[in-house]
Amino acid sequence: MLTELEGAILAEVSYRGRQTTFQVRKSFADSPSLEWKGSAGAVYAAVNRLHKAGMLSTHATGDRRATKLLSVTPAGRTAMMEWACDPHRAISTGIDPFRIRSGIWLQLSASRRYKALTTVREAAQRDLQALQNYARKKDTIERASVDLAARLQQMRIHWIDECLKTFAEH
Amino acid sequence: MLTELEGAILAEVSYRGRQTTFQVRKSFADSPSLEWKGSAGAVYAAVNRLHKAGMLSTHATGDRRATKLLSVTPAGRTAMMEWACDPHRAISTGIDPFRIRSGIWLQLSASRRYKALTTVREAAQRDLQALQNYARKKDTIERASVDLAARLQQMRIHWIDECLKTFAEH
DNA sequence: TTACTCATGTAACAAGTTACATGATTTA
DNA sequence: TAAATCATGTAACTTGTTACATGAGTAA
Repeated sequence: MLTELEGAILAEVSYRGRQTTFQVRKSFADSPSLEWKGSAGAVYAAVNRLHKAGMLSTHATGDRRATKLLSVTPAGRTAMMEWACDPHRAISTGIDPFRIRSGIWLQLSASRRYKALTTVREAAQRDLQALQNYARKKDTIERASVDLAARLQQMRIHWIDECLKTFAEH
Repeated sequence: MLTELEGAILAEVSYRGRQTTFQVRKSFADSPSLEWKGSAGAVYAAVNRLHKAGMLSTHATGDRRATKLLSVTPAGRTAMMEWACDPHRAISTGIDPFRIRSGIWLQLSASRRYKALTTVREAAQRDLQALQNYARKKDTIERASVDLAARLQQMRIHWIDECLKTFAEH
């Protein structure tokens, strides 16, 4: 069963066509996640695993830095589709730092809670702006993931506003 | 800097008061995440790290199975608050399996896309029901995280509906 | 007394991270 | 020619996973 990184690598190579591992890595580098860096150690290792499993094929370009272009094999495509369309995995909550922290914020004293929530709200608002800006540079396919990240931030902001409102009543 | 698991452990012990590692582990076991199991190997190791760092203190109960009750020290509370209120970490997108897959779904042929999206939608709907049911058993503090998980699923369902609508127009 | 739950943990493994090393190619 | 970027990777480490072992307490 593919890991999230392996699935994402297959998806990236499949979408953009022949790519070097370096290019794949660069695509992940500006991904809006603190939890997932797409670091060299992880990406090169995952590419090697996928190659060994027959899901990626490599084509040498013949240049002196041993550049290898990756492409997805039919077996890789099948595995990727299975990975992408498994509803159980697709709807998993994943790891949501905001959600994990939400209960703690509600336990704070009124003044500290207000301060914490407004600080987090501001950060979310800034990130939302950045995402909306970033989305403009992307095509429909790539925009989907940015759009969902933006909706997540909007949902969080909305949640904070409801909290602030509830507690303001007292 | 605390990991997400370490932060969550401190939060759990802090919220419920003196707990055994076993109890903490059980609380995480029914957490709605495929990515995060709160497995024995992880939780016992994390508790040991926190104890060693002076963030958790242990109290022997004196029974013959060496039961140890955990509580959060002042240093642990400080670290937990810093972890919880760091806006940078709190608003991170985290790892969202749905978001990672979204671009792939849009690349499918109309019929496969329809099938994939409706299957995922049904799963999300079922999960939403389960979450809403689960939320009823929880108090305000604990409900926050369940509520946010439910909102996430609602947002995903909404996104799917928009996709289906957009493509139905052709 | 049998089975279940409470409670501790370890061992082998998987899959990330940072930080570094190495050298080719391109651009200012 | 100097600096930046492209491109490959490895080594040491961290943190998680599954699967197992061990035994105490409790309820049928």
